[in-house]
Amino acid sequence: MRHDELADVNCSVARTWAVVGDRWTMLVLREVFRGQRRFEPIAERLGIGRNVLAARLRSLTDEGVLERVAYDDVPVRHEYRLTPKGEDLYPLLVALIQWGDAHQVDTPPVTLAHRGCGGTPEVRLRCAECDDELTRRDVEATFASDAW
Amino acid sequence: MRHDELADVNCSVARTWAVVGDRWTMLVLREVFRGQRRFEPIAERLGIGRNVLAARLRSLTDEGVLERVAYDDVPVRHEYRLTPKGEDLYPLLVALIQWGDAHQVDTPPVTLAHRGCGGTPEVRLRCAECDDELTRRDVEATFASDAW
DNA sequence: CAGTATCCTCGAGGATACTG
DNA sequence: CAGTATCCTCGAGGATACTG
Repeated sequence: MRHDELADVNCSVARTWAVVGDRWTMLVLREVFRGQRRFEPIAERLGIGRNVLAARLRSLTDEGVLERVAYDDVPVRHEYRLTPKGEDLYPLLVALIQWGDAHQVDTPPVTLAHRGCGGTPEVRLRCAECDDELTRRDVEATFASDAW
Repeated sequence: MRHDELADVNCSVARTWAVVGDRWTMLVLREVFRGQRRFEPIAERLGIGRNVLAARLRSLTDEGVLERVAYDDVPVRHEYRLTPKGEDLYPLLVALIQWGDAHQVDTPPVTLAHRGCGGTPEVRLRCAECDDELTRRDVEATFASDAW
């Protein structure tokens, strides 16, 4: 299966992976969430090829994750902003940070804090009904007949 | 930057990505979380090359995400089980499902339910201190001086 | 500054045959 | 059944020069 065929499969993991599951996309998004919205600073910070970055920004824009907005007139320049669909990827990004903090680094390179209260933002799996915190053993999965 | 160089960078996102950020790893883990622990059924369901699957299982085992356990004697056979470090990836997997459900599919191919209560498991970003639900605008990030 | 256009490399992944 | 061994392809990504 080629990478782009993931988008055709009836699985939400695969379909999401078709959008973010390559070497650079999540790191580009990390920069955007961090407040970098422009081509040059992102390219420089990541050390990514310019053609590759251009391709990623285009595909994220096509997918509706980013929005390309003009910020200057002469010459016309654009910056990239998260759409609501893009903002919805924030828990995913924090989940990546959280797992890395717990298992892949000694001391966390980034510290997150809830503005005001100062507490630590955490991604947790909870039941929308009873609000219990859940592990995978508390969860039962039912697959649709046409699920991949 | 080659894929494996992600592991050397001082960023929890990149370090996590070094483990799960390729075409197949999260889909292999999806199968394991689903209860498939053996080579043959995973290979068949995913349609992944046997050499590729073997390589992924080995790297996940090396990283301590999976554990290779003998389940038969003659001939000796092994199955792959999630370690606690691997179980910690469950919120990440659910985050992928959740985003895909919301934005990439019409009807969710998999339905999750909290055993007993029947409610929907959800990944949410909350403050560990005050328990408020947070968006990225509520979060302030502070970078260590040596952060990538 | 924000890309596009080219060219190139290399390694991830596919396919298949084989083995204990 | 659970891999290993080989060979091969192709496309993602790197590098660099160029442009409005």
